Amino acid sequence: MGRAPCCDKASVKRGPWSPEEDEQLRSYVQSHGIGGNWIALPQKAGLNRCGKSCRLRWLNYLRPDIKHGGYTEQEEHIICSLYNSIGSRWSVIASKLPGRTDNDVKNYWNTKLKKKAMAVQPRGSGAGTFSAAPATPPGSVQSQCTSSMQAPALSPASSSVTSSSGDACFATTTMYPPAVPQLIRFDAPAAAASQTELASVPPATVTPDGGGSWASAAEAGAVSLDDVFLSELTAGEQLFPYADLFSGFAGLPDSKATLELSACYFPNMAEMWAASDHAHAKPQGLCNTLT
DNA sequence: AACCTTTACAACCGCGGCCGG
DNA sequence: TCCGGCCGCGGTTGTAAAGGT
Repeated sequence: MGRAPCCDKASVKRGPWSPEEDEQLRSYVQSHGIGGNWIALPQKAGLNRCGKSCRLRWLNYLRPDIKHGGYTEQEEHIICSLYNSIGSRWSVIASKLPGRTDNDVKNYWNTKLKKKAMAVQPRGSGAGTFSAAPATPPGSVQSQCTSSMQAPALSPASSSVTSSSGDACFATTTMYPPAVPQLIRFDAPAAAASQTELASVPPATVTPDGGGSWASAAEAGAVSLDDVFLSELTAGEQLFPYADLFSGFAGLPDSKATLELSACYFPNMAEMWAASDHAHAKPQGLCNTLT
């Protein structure tokens, strides 16, 4: 207890950063590191800025591995699909896009993708199509979305996944429609020739019964793009180290490991399991959290 | 050329979780 | 166990640039 307050807002500079300040912060962080304390950093670096402001500036703008602008269609695809699955958890979405920050992704969604989605399918006109609602507890904003498919009841464990955004109902599945016939894969990466061939050429897969077969959307119930694994969204291109992710499941047979991972990343999938005929085959120990 | 509107993006604000005293 | 600071997150605001009238 008794720590000094973060900063005196009246005495620190606010607003846009000058190139000199940028350079000052950059050179300090590169030579000394953050030191685990953003509050103390501005004083050490000789900056008349709030620690929070320094942190934001570094994370969103000055970091050397940051990409600005130039979003690819693939990245848009990922953003839309993840937004459908988990809502406005920008940090989680950004973590799947190397070089992108949560702020950047959030801005891109708000300024570009949201409008794009609205143009494709204005709010409330979703009859006959899949609603692209994120995982949201019953009775929340999702109830405002019209959908031909009733969302399955959420498992208690996943009910913590919420979205505070009222703009959650967008037609990103219309923007990036899954191929027909719609198929679901439950495994990790495999070569997909292109987005347009998404799911049209089933690779060897793992299914709930371990049979390595594919389930059609009609068989499995409501399926939206967010139930497709990330490799589908990226047309097979490696965006992040799957191997590293899977290493945590080393003790599990491959089939279980892939199921566990899928459930971790896409809670909707776990919900789908619960609601589907395959509920009996729901893998044990599903992780419904995303962090 | 002047003014208004829209767009894009940087930055701020406030909240909640975590952790140390 | 409680309190308060730190940190990260998501929502919102501010503002410069671009485009339209």
